Amino acid sequence: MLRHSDVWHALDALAQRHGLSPSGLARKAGLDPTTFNRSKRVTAEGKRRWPSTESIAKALSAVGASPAEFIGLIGDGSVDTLAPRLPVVLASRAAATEDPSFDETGRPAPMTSREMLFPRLEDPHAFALEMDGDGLAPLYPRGTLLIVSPAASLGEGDRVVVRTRQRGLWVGLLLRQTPEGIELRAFDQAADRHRLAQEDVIWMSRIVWASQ
DNA sequence: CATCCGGACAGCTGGATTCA
DNA sequence: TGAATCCAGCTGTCCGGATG
Repeated sequence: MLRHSDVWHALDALAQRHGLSPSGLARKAGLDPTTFNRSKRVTAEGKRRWPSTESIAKALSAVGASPAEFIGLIGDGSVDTLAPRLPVVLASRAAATEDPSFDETGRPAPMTSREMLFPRLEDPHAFALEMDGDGLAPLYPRGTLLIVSPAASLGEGDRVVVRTRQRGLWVGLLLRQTPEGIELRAFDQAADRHRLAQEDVIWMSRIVWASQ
């Protein structure tokens, strides 16, 4: 359930992330500087006031943030202190075989420029993969964020991201895992199986969450 | 000077009501 | 039933004052 405090915390976190105060964020968005003031969030009668979707859209536009990023900032009220910051890697970049975004263990390189908050995730090496094309549409259209956890256990039927030596990055359903290799099925092609040899697989991690 | 607070107000929206 | 009108509630803006 989306709570009043969650939305306001997310706006605070968005401002903080971009080095702004709530009033600074409102001004940058072309709104009145007091639009996001704490004193305006509850009326004198104790009634909750919600920011309009238009105001949120303007704020996101002002700092160049995506709606998915804003959703990622919505947590349990402790988002700005407890939620880990996950590096965000573009899918096209990650798919390049010479891509420097990951090390050999599947951990994102520290040079990744973008980050997002994601509450209640214990894996310190988790990262976000952002779809920047429609290659996985309609399941994962452009802009979808996949949260990938290298520490999560793997099993048949899991949605996984696989990095290979020969063909870059694969995203699909894990059908089978043997000492010789793995079998994957693409999301958009029910009958299409792909076998990947074990020596071709650099790392494989489970998708634990996807923005929709 | 930047930011925040609180009161007042304008404009908009949606629900309720009326009427043809 | 649908259009027109009224009205209450809500959000954003304006403004003056306080604070660090």
